[in-house]
Amino acid sequence: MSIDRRSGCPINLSLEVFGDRWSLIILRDMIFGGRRHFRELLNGSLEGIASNILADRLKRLMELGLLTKADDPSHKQKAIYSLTEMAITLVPIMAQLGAWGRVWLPVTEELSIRAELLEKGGPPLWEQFMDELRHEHVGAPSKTPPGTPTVRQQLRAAYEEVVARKAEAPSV
Amino acid sequence: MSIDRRSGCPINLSLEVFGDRWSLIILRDMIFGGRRHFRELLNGSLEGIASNILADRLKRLMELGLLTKADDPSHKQKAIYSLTEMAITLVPIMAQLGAWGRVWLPVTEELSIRAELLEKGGPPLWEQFMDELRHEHVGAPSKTPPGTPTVRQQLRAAYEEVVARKAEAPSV
DNA sequence: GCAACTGATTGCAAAATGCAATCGGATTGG
DNA sequence: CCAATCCGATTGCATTTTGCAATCAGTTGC
Repeated sequence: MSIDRRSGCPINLSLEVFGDRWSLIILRDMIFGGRRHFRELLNGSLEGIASNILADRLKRLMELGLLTKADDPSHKQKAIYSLTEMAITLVPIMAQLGAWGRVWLPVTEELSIRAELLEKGGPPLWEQFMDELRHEHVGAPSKTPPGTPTVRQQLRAAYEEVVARKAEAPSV
Repeated sequence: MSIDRRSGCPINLSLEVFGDRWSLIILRDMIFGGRRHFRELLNGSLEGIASNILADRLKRLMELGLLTKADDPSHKQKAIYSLTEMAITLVPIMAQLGAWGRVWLPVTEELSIRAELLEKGGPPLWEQFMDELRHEHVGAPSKTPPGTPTVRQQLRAAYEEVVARKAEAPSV
């Protein structure tokens, strides 16, 4: 279940962590979609992960140190998953991955608007986003000045705007 | 063999391209190791890819537009694989992946020195490297001033330096 | 009480992977 | 000229991983 360690190359070791079809998808939904519960991840993702795979990956990501699990006080059965610093620092990789995919792959507009915003914002926006995630997941005090719109709000607004524009002027 | 298209999300589509254990390893060896032939990729990589998997992935990467294949004029049997622009623009992703792995995973010093150099050099160095790759693989004219040491030379020198230092002061 | 929901687990078929052996053609050394 | 070697794969087969549906036992809301 843990790591193979085929070689000590950083790229190889990174691939052994999330060189599969689901681990990064789960982290994407937690980072950008704000999902924290098993069912949210199960039903919320567009790609339709199976529950056994999800359970397996969550376990694996915890073992690798990317996630932690805690009891949700509001519900004795609910578990709440949190991103660790190790996972939060994946934001730049996610941003680059999104930027590359947007250029070379048949992405849909609604789904790529977030990647575009993240690309345009560059490293400063990534830092602000990572700061927010640390606040939400690790409980760290936020360094962004109060009143600043959160990155998640910006991402959401950009998405809504595209959806609204498409609804009023359907192209297909 | 081609793409699943589970969703139009850029991160998902990117994962469908190289969300497996070997595709990025092959591209890494071509980009950073300068390997162009089947046997070089087969025997040269530390991770020990099987020949059938290598053949499968080379075919797949060609179908996806990341590689092209041409006859080697010097040897009627040899094929030479080239990176396309699509593959060359993976350099920033590779750099970020290496940087992340260097922080969070048990990398070895010899193998992570290249990631370190690439991280320190930042986007300008990435651009220079991509320019070199375009020159080597696509035949584009190089924009870097003559006399400048190539990134590949710098990467090689940094690696040699670590190996030499380790040889004269063995820690284990 | 009971239906709906919680985070999972089980069983099973299908696909991917890892590994070793092998292929036919091309080249090289003597 | 001929054997050995090298070339990019291909084949067969056992093991592992994946995808999918059904199911589980405990919790909650009504």
